[in-house]
Amino acid sequence: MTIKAPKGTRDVLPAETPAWQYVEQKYRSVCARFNFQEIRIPTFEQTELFQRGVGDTTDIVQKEMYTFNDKGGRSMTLRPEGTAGVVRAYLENGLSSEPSPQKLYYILNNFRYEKMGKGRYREFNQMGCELFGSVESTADAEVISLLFLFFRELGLREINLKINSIGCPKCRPEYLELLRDYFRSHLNDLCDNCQDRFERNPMRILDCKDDAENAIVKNAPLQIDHLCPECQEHFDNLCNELDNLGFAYEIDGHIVRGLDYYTRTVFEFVSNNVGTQGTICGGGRYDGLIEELGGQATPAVGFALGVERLLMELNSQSVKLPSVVGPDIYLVSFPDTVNQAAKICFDLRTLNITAESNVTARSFKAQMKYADRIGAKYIVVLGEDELKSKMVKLKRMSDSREIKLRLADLANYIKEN
RNA sequence: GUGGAAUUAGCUCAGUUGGUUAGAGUGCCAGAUUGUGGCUCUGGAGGUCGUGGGUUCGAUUCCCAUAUUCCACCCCA
Repeated sequence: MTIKAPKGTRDVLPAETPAWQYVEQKYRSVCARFNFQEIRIPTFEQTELFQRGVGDTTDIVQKEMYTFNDKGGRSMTLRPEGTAGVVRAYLENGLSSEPSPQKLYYILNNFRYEKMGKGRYREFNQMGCELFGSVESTADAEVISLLFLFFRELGLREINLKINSIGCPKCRPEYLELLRDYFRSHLNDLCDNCQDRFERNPMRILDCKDDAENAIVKNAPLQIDHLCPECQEHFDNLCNELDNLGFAYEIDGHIVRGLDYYTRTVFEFVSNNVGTQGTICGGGRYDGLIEELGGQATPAVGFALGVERLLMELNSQSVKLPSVVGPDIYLVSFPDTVNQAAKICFDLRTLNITAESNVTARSFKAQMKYADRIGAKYIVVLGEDELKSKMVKLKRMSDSREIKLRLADLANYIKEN
C-alpha cells in the first residue's frame, strides 16, 4: 500500500460503525425530545465567514484553517467548527423570521490543521446545538440539560460540568484593563507563551497549564468576580436553574474557551479519564456573533461535542456499545439450487428479515463455516429435497437445535423467535 | 508549534552481533471421501522489513533525511 489516509484522518470501519450510529441516533432522539431541528450546512464556506465569526485572534483562524482558492479565485475554507456556518445559514435563509427561539442541531465533520495527538484529529466530528433568540439564562440551562439527558441515556458517568461567565462588552473591557494592570508588574514570572498573550488576549493566561501552579496566575483577578450587575444576575440565575434541575456543576473561573465569540456563559464537560484531551464538550453564549455577521442583534447559546472523544470516554468507562450483529439467517445452497435460494432469500428480505445466501462457489462445509463466522442466528439448507417438498430444517446456530417447518412459515418463525 | 518513542504479513509481535528463498501466533482461503459450523490436524495465499538517500563486496539490520503513528507539553472537540 502506497497511498494512505491523510495525516489526522481516520477510517471508521464496520467494527466501529454500529457504535457511531448508536451515539448519533441517541443524540437525534434527545434533540428531538427537546424539539431541536436538524440543520445541514456546506462543508466549506467563504473564508471571511470564519475570520469574522470565529475571530481573527484565535489559533483556529491564525494557523489551523484548511483554506484554498477555488477555480474562480475565491478564498474558501473547510469549516473548522459548526457555529459560524449555522449562523450564516440562519441569516441567509431568514430563519430569524421564523418563530423564535430557533432551536437547531447538527452532526458534522470539521477540519483543523493541527498537530496530531490522541483524541485530536485534523478531520473530526461534532454534534452540536444552537439556540437563537433568547437572552434568558433558561436558554443556557436548556442546552445544558439536553447534554445531561444525552449523557445519562448513554450511561456515561464521571463527567463533570464546569461553568463560568466571561462577561459582556460592558464589563469585559474594564476587567481586561484590571487584568493587564495586574500582570504588568509580574510579566517576568510568566512563561514565554503567556508573555505573548499579555497583549493579544490576556484572559488566555488564566488557562495556561504551565503557569497553573504559578501563584501569580492563581491569584489573578477573574472576570467572574468583576461582572456587571446584569451579567452577575444572569449567572446567578443560571446556577439556580441548574440547581433546580438537579445537575451538579463546578464554577471554574479559569475556563476561557478558545473562540472569540463567547459572552457571559461558557461551559465545558470534562472527563476524569481521558487525560489531556479531557474536554468532551464545550459551549457557551454568543450574544454578539449574529450581529457581527451582519444580522440583527440576536442572543444565542450553543455547544459542540466531540464524537471521537465521546466514544473514547464511553470505551474507557466500559460502557456497552452495539457491535456488528450477524444476519437472522443464512441460506446454504448447492450449485443446482443456488438460484432458487437467492429468490427465497430476496423474499425474506422483502419481509424485513436480515438474510444472506451464497454468492460464492463455496462447498457446503465452507458455507457452514462462513455462516458461523458472520454470526448468523439460523441456517437453513436448501437442496433439491427441500425445494421439492417445501419443508426445511431450520437450525439455530447457538445450540444446534433443528426444527422442521414449512418453507412458507420460515419468515414468520424467524420474526417470532 | 516544542520534546520523546515507535514503524517487519490484514492484526499482535519475534528476528538478523550486516551475509543465500525473513519468522511465529492469530485472521483469511482450502482440504481431512456421501448434505451440517464451533474443537483438532494438514496445506495455501499474503511482506520491495514505512519511504528516499548514504556507508559497504553486500543493508530489513549501521548513518542521515523524510513520512506516519503514539506519549508528554501547547491548544482544543
